[in-house]
Amino acid sequence: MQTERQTQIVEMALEIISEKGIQGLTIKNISKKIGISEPAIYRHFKSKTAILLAILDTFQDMAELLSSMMETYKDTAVSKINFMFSKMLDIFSDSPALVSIMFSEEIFKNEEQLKTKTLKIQNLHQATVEQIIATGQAEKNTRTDVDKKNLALIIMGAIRLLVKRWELGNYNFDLRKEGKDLINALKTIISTESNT
Amino acid sequence: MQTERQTQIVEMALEIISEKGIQGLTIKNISKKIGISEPAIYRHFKSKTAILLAILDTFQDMAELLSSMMETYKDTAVSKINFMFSKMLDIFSDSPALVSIMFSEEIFKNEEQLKTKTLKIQNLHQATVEQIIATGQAEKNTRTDVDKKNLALIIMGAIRLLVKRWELGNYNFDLRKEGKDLINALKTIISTESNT
DNA sequence: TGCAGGTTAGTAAATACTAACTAACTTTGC
DNA sequence: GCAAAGTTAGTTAGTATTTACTAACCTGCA
Repeated sequence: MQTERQTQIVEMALEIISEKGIQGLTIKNISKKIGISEPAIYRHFKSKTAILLAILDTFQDMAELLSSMMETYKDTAVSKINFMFSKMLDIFSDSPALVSIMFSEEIFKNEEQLKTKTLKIQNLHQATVEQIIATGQAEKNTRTDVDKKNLALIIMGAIRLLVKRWELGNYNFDLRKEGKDLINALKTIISTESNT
Repeated sequence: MQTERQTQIVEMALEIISEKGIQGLTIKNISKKIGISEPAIYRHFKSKTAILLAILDTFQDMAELLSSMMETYKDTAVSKINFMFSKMLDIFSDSPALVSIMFSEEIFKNEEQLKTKTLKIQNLHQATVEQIIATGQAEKNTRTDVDKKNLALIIMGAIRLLVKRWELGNYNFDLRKEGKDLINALKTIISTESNT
């Protein structure tokens, strides 16, 4: 479990990365933001890498929660996808800091430990979406002429790109609105009764 | 125009970024790789930012070339998309270094100049794909129940995600093969005669 | 009284960049 | 034709700043 201060450090680190990118994340910046000295940070984390690992742990927890939610949630694939990604866009809208990390692999490129963890989280997401689609295909409400792997890739890729653009453009459009639009497009595409 | 040495510096910088991420890109690393001293780099570029700008210039040229190629190329939207992205995957397969930069916004986050340029290149790509789709929709061989903006987003997002995964997984699968598979899926999705 | 969680002062290494100099060329003026 | 002058592209040595992290000390409180 994390202490209050550890949680605070992780939150500040997230904010810094979202504002200035990974190159802006320094122990000094974190400590300044909290209002304590640099060495005080080391009372709570043994290294900078440990802080980054803690960040990834948070994401892993989120991914696992989401995955188990999707297992219990009973509905068509289309409305599960709708639910899942609307939720994600809400989370991002409320804390844009998350975007920078969640969708940024190269941030963790230089540390094998971090890279592996990032990959694991992504695989979990992919598996969750594939599972939803597989169920939908079995229940005949999702198209079967494209396999689940590619459908999942297409859905996740589209959402990611939208969110990335939102971030790159300094959050200058309404992510929830554009997201709803995109999710509708995806629904049209993946459901069985497509071309009208 | 670039001198030979400038081209070499840009190429080495690309390699370094692809190997160690943006954090590994230092003047020292570039000079070491070429086999000259650090200050010698400054005979060819006035700053590190100037090197990064030169890299982006290369991409801009590529994007513009691609865009004009797509304008003259006469065929259905589906086969244009096929052509364009197959070409892209070929390029990436041959020089994986390009991926890290082409699809990495956060790399340039701290310098407004770099960020703006990245955004511009992306917009050009988006416009190119949207144009292809618009033509396809007019010619009735591309679905019209999803607007061109979202279709373009979906196509580009999917390709990007595939390429990113390839990169993150240390290029441990055949990008051309998986890419062909994905492009086929995209073709199925965007063309008018979809559900069989 | 012990210890959790702070502090100040520091270190070694890295980083972007500069100063001063040089060897090898090209250009120019007579 | 050829030497003086200038340019190009390199060198070694160094600077100021930043970085992650450490040592040693302090302080309030259970």
